[in-house]
Amino acid sequence: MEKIKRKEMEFLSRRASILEKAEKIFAQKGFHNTSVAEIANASGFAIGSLYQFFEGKDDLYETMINQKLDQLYADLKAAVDAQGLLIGKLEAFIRTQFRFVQENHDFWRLFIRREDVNFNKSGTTFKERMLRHHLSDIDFISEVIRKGSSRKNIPAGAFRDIGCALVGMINGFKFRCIFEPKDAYSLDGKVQVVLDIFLKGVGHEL
Amino acid sequence: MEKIKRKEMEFLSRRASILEKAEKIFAQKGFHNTSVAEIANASGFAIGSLYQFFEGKDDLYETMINQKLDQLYADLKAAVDAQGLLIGKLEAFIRTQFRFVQENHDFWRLFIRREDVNFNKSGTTFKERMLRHHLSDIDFISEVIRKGSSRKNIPAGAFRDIGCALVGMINGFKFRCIFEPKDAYSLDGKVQVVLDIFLKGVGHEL
Amino acid sequence: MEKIKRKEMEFLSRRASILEKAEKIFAQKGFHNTSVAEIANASGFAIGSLYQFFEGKDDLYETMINQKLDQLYADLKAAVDAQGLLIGKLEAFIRTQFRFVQENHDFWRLFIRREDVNFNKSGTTFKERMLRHHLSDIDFISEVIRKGSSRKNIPAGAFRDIGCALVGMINGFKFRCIFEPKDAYSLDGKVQVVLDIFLKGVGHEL
Amino acid sequence: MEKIKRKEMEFLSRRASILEKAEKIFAQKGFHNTSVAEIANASGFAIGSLYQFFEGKDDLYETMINQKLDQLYADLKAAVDAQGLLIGKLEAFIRTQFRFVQENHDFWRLFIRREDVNFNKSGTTFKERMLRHHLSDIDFISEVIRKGSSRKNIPAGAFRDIGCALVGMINGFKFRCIFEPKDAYSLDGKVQVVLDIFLKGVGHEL
DNA sequence: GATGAATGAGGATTCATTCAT
DNA sequence: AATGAATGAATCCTCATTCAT
Repeated sequence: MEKIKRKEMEFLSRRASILEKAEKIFAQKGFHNTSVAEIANASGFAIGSLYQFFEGKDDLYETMINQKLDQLYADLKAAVDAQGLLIGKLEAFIRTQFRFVQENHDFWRLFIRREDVNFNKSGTTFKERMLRHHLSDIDFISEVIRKGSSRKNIPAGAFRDIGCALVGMINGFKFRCIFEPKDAYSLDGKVQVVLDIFLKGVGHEL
Repeated sequence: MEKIKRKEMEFLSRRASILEKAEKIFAQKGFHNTSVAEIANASGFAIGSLYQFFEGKDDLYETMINQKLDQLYADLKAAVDAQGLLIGKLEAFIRTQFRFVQENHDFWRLFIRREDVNFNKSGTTFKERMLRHHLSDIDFISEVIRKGSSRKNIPAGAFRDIGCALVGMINGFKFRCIFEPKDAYSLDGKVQVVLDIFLKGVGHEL
Repeated sequence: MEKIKRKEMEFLSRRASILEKAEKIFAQKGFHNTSVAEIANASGFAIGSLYQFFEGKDDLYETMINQKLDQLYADLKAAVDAQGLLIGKLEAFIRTQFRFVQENHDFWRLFIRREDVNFNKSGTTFKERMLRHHLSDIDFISEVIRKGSSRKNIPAGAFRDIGCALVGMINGFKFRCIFEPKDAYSLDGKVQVVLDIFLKGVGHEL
Repeated sequence: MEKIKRKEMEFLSRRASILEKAEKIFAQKGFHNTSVAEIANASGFAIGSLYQFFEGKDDLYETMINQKLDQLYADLKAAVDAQGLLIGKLEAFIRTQFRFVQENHDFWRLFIRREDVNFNKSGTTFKERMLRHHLSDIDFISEVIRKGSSRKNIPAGAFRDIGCALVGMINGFKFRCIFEPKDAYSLDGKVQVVLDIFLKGVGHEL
């Protein structure tokens, strides 16, 4: 049983190492311009060996994307839950998003590319998955705001608009970041900027 | 000479009709998943005929993207210039962006996909072109705000952050729009929402 | 009737002009690397117009080759017939071949390329036509030599070998000529060289 | 290590077998009229498999031509060097050329076709390579004759003419051979014929 | 008669996936 | 388990020929 576990550990470790290499290459060249041979070569495995870890190119791609997104969602939820006040939750939401992009520069560049791959397992397209991700973001933060808000007479749609605006602003800065070389554009100082504009607007400054 | 003009008119009309069809198909399936044969078929031409209008698949793609972007830029500039006050300019900027996305639903879906295609003519990649587009947006509106602002002691970087936030928010709503079926999600009423949040923030509502 | 003749004259003149241009382009780029559009363009006609003069690309090619070869055969026969003595006939044969190559540098370069084109009319391949040409040369001069020879006890096969050797030698110098730029390598002085070697050999010089 | 060698042996064997089939088909139909699919089919491989042995159609063609020519050059040099006297060298030169053509009937038919293919590696065209081959032949035998000649007052150009005549004569018989079906026309008996004419001429027989 | 836009069969090449070793 | 050679469907592009104007 020890052996089995070691085998399994090794398997997962190799799998993770392939995903890591694949992320880099996909990020640089896009899904369609990347060949399986290239990933195999970069990760030190034979072409055929990749097919023991993944069902195919699509699966490899999907797995990597999902893994990363799940990590992001978990991080977001944990960071927001750790804060008691709404203002703290908002700040944590923004900061976590920014930190993730900076720490996963290549991945994020790839992710927003949204190349169409049909996911066999789920039967849904990548596009739908993307939508779900985006709406999840908005839904999540909208709900956080709604719960934290003291004013209860605001219509539900307004909260969604507010969430949409916040997520949009955050993505604006994330987008700017990924088009610069890694580490060339820091988002650390932008957390407060976003929060200020979001809460107080810029009207008083103009 | 009359005849030449008619020929030319017809040529351009056919070219435009191909671009229109291509836009739809590219938008639905992405650049790489779309075959030249498919576009030819959809536009009612033979495969070889496309090559009289465009140098190849890349050229067809590039031409369509550039044409649309040029139109957007021209629209934006005209709409903003037509307004005298800063508040009017901001409103025009937002409204024009929203209207463009709604009128070019398929295209915008395609555009944000940013598939890597090397642009032969300019020698730049699509990625670079995208970056330029995005920064153009931010630069443009940042400058509009700076010029229209009565307070001159604000540092230049702050205006860029403000522009980035506004463009981000706008894109947030645009993004939400393109993931819905065409005409299912109207942005008309969101112009004022964005403007309000941008100017006054949401703090007072929470 | 005058008019009809003028029409016909004009037709033949245009046809000849196309053949002339085609010869140059074919010679430079080969049959397969030359497009019909290119020939049309170079000869100042529309693509479709070529098809009033020739049945197609193959026919154009075949016609040009045959025309030239017929001219060469006629020249050869006339020059040889004009001489009374065998030695004069041989000298005329060599000189005419050399002169033809020098005056039809491009054509000869093309001819020896012998690209395979199926001739519709005759149903034979170009290869067979080439062979016939080559053997014609050999047959022709072999017969000339046989008739002019004073020794009648030589077997027929020997005359063919002698003809083959002579034509080979001639082609050796022609070949050398066409690989040089036009007019860079003169064959005028080589007539006597070939004749000398053919008649007396080089043994006494070594 | 044993295994690696066996793999390599097998690879080279398959490569050679493809070259062999390609030689035949190219010889029958020419470069342009031969499709890669045809070669793949004839050699029992899938289309894509050919691309593991050769970079493409051009490379396949170039490789085959160069391999054969290198073999011919090596054979010629070895055969000539093995003889001490000039007369022996000449006879060896002629005999080796004739034997090569007879043993490589298809190839030679193809070679003299000289279809224009750009050689990627060397950057030169096939035409230039052909020229070099032809001149190599002439240069080689000219030099052999010059060195073996007892008369030193003959100008250098004369030796080139002599070489040109000899190579031409040889090619005359080679040419005649390749237009006949394989083995239908033997060159074995022609070695002495060529040598006799070359050394003593035919004047005394006429 | 002259035109040249339209056609579409045909060809070279790529690459995800399989499977014999 | 690991390998990587073999596969062949799929794709972009060319160009000789036709035919409506």
